[in-house]
Amino acid sequence: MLKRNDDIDRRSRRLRAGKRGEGPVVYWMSRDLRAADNWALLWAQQEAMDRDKPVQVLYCHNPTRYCSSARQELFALKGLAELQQSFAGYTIDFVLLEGDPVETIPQHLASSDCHLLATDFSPLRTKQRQLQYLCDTLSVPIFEIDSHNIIPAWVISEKKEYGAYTIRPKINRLLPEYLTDFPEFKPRLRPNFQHPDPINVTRLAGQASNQHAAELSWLKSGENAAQAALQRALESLGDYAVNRNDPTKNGQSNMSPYLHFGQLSPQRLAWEVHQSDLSTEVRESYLEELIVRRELADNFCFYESSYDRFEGFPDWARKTLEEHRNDKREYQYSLNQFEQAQTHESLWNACQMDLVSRGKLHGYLRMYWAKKILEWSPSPEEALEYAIQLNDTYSIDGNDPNGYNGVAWAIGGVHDRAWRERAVFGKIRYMNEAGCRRKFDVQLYLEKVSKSS
DNA sequence: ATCGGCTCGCGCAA
DNA sequence: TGCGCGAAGCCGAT
Repeated sequence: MLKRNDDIDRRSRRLRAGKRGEGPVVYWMSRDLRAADNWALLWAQQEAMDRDKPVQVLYCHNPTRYCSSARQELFALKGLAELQQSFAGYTIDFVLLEGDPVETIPQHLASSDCHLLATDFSPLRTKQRQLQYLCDTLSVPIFEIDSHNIIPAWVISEKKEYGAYTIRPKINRLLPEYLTDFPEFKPRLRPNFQHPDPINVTRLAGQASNQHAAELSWLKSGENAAQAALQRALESLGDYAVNRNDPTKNGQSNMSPYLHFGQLSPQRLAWEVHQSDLSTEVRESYLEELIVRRELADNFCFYESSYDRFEGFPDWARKTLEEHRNDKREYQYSLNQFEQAQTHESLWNACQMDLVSRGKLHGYLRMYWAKKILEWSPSPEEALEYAIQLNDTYSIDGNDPNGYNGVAWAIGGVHDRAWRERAVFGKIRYMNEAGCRRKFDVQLYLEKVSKSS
């Protein structure tokens, strides 16, 4: 028998009070069904332990709700299929209703003995609306568990933070308490578990192969692949510090798709890096990116409901963009022209082709790419819309808080400061191809992209 | 190659 | 009330 673990409790919060019954059934709605790495599952275990009865976990997840392309769906479903196969060895008493819309949950509740509902945290609109709907509709207690962050978003800060420098001290103060290994996971075994509706990966892949850019050659889906990628990242992180700012080198850790689709817990990744024998400098710079910047993005989306709109920009940025709204745009393109990589600047076109063919774009180039969309669009609103749509569709980790935050940073000055005023941008930080040339070998990048496209 | 100016506002020290 | 400084820069002067 495990002892009750406070570490689990402090990562959850009650959203709705209500009467708990005898049958401890947890309806767990999550993007992140990550067995031993998931605080939500550990939370469910704790609930079961308290009542000494099995917990039924109803997994309501429709990947298409969070995907904007065939290859994103395929990635999500492949991971889910792998998970289904491993349930037998893990689970308490699982029921998966993959694909069920949230509106059907009250019906499931009515026809079962479910007495509380737990859900994984996401700061995005879709999830927050679902939760509001459930809080309004249900009478059972509802809990939210943040296994999406190392420190729960509502614990770090109760307001929208202004910048990395305001959230960093808050994170650092709490980090020793929260950056821990995971407690023991001892599921009750349910030996002959058969999933009622297993995902057929072969059929899926067949369907998807007809669609545009269905699968990425450099990226395998699933928790096993995520673990392998984690090990590779740990081995190559030493070079990461040197190479990560050069798009012509393969210096990034490529973990974000696994984090985005819940195939790897960010806390697992952070803990492994923290415990590794990498140099202090490398560990700190990586954890700065993984924790401070990632949780700042969640903070922005959680506390700013207009995280994907002009209204979500800071006052100074809205004002300056407003003042330059009618500036002449030297070049102006439609969403379709951007999408087809048909601008006058070959570096921008290469970025777009790179994004489409590989499903990702190097961090530095993502900034340049989004800034140019602002420069060449009819208005800041349209620029934001184009950049978000292109990123959501073509980036394998589209529809992620990091993506919305990154675009808002580039186009709307979110978490940034004012800079020298100029046409169209106003005081929004400007970037151009000359800056890229100072940073890396642009010609080599162009050649690499044209070879692989 | 390197440096300073550009520029806003938060949070803390006083 | 004043001051330091920030998620990734640009540009012109030296």
